[in-house]
Amino acid sequence: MSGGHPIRVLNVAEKPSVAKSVAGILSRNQGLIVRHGRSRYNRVFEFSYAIRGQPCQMLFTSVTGHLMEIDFDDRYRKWHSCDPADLYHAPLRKFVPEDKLDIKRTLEEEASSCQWLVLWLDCDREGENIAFEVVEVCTVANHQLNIWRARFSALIDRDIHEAVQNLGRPNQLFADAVDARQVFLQEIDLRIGASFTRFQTMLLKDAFVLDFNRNDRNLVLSYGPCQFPTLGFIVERYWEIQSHEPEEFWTINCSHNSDEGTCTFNWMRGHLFDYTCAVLIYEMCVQEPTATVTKVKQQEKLKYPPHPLNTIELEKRASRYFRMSSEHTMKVAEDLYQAGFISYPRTETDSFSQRTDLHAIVQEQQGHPVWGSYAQQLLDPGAGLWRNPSNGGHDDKAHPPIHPTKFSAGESGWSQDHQKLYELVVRHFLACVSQPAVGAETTVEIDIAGEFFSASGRVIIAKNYLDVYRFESWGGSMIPTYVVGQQFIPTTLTLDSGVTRPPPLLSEADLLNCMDKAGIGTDATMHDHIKKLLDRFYATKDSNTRFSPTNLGEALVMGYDDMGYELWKPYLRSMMEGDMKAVSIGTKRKAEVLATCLEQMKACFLDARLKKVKLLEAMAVFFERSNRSGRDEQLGVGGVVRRCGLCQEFDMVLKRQPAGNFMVGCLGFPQCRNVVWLPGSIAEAALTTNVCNSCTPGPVYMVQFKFRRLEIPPNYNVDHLGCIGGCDEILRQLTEICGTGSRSLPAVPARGRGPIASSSNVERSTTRQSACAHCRQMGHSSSDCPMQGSRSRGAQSHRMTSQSGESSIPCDTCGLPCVLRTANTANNRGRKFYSCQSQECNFFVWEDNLNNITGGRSAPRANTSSSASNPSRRGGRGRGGRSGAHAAGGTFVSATGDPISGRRCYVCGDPSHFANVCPNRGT
DNA sequence: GCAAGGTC
Repeated sequence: MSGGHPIRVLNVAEKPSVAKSVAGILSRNQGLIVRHGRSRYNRVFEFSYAIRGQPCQMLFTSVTGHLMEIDFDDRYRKWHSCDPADLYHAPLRKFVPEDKLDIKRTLEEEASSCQWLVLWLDCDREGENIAFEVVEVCTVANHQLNIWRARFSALIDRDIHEAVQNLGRPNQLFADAVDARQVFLQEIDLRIGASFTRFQTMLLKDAFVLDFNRNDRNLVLSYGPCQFPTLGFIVERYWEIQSHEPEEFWTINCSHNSDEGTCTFNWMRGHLFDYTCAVLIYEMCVQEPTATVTKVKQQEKLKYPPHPLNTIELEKRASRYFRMSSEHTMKVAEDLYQAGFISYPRTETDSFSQRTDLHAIVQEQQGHPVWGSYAQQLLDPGAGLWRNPSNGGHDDKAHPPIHPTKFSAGESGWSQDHQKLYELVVRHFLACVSQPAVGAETTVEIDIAGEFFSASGRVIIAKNYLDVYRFESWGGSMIPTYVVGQQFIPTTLTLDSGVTRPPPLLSEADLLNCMDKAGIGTDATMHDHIKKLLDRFYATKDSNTRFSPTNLGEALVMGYDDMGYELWKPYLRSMMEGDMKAVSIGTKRKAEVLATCLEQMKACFLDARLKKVKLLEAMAVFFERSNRSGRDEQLGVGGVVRRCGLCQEFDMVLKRQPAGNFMVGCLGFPQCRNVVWLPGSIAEAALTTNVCNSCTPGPVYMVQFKFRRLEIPPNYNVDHLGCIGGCDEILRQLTEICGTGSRSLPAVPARGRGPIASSSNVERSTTRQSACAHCRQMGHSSSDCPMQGSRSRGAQSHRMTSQSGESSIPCDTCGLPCVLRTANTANNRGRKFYSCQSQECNFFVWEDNLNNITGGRSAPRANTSSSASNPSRRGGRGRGGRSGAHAAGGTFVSATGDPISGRRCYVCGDPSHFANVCPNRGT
């Protein structure tokens, strides 16, 4: 203490705007002197202030986020300076970057003339970490500094004055743990990110034609522990959609018109996938259609307001309600925060502390022209609208949930988005302290021939929070009155069909959810990772804020997935975070954990690099090889196999492509494109002097193959002396089973990529102009060859996708895709069949027979539909054959009392069909 | 030219 002299206090905030705001609040803008420091952005504010009665000369300046960075030593900085694998042990340095040196100097100079240092850094993990950096710089300049921490969460008078009058000490333990964690993650992120980014960029960028409409000298195929798992979520959902096979289901619907209106009853079984079963039940109902009311239940239902608002919820809701991107939302929220209208927008917390004066926040909103009256009601104890907010279960112990901190009925400088976001924050807050909406629900159950149906209606009794939270709604629909025991004849009773649908693409809100659950990124950075995927051409966002991977994004994830690594999954980072926790609570030593982790990561990197073929193969599915590394890189492995039978001019030679797969190609390429693709499972292939004695014209030299054990079925030998001339059954089978490396996908659909995915992938491939190894025709690979049986790949490969996107099959005789038609004959009306487009072929097959043969999804029906007398066939049922079912839009004709045979149509008595598809119904 | 984390 220096007698009567004021204490000189150096105050440091995380950013200039906070320094300005806090200085303004503390000085009440009286006697505030502003001067420039060495940094042009970070000014120094000076004013007098009394802390607990102690006169102080306050100096208030700021940093701009982190003062320090880490990077590799200079000699490792250039991309070609070292093997990327060296980056796992290359020395790092922590330093103040060039553009922050002037801030550092300001801090040093001011610190040397002060007695106190007050840290006004944000109260979060990174804030503590930055505080550490500030302390480090300042104490070097002045060892005597008395160091304090100010804790605040909103830039409003109340918070700030409270903070400065209740200064604490920086929590050394917490700061250490935070520091250890941050340094650890920083280091891991840098080493992994840089090594993989350099590796995959240098491997792929020039090897393929990546036409993204930009100068690809700057193209970087980055890899990062946050961006890749985020991409993984998008790709996974995309694959899920692609592999979805629509499945037809059946349901019985019932409605009843009465004086009070129409009531729709839903079948309590939901829906059935078995048509026969559904029809039997339907017929039962139709025979005894009288409905008896078995249950009438009336119940009060509550719909609760949301939890208090945190960052992720803010981003999700802004995306959902206003279609604002998360990145833009955070920018707008930051503006509102800096202007003092809302509290700190980067918070995990979704519950208010006991000390928060919630009423005061509501009071401020009373004057608003739109929601002011709602705020008044909330404060009126007689209205009974108030309810203490729920606890969402998250607390970052640094900031309260996002809430309004200053009243505004709109500012002149605000954009529409500022307006919307402020409104969302206010309405959300008001909703949080409101009673739930109350509804009265009525459920009625009826019994028709032993089958149960139910209908429900809801009447909203009190909207409560829904009055102010206009973004949410709660549908209400009235239903007529029924009493137990009441009987009636349904107005309609129909058997309807539907198909299962794939899930939708991920929306921005879904994506944030996935990231949140997996712990990817922080509140402040999640939107950055999403944007990075767009910037790197890994994903696109449609107008509906839904994300799809680009070919590039899908190829990269596919490549790593094929390696067997889950580098694109979030586990890696979660594991590291877990280890860090162990460090922070002292059960593991930091250096140990770091060393182990680095070893593991390096091993993973080296192994991934060994399997780089997988990346190249995946890329080749989507992109053309570039000239820059085309033929030159094809590694000749030796010798002439035979004379080319196509051009009859050049020799066919055994080659190994850069991607690792083998082929026998004509030296006349590109004029002659004759090629024999070989199985992707070949590890080695060497030409021998043995000549095949069955293939002509000879000589055709035989090749000694060595297959990779794990990639071929167990009943095949690893070593095989084979012939590429067409006589070799084993080679043909293995080509079919394993595919041919880069050109086709594995025969067995991996992960979520089902048959639909593979067909569309193959169509996108630009390297398909080679001939089929089986029939020598162009335009397909041997595994899709129409001249082959549908043996190993089953029903899926038997189908093609025609240009119009319709499912098709190849003609048995000529191989052309068949046309799917619908029969219109008396016996088979509505039944689908395939026939050849060519007049010469008489190829014809019933679609439902095809399913039986190939064992498609309609298997349960296969047993029953083989007999022509079975009526279930007549409904025109089958994949794509739903026309008969859709005719079920007509109404149920009420019972006449006539006896009905179980095997006849109830409407017209015809035994060839059931009532739901009867041509006479409804007329 | 690389990560993720702050922020301008």
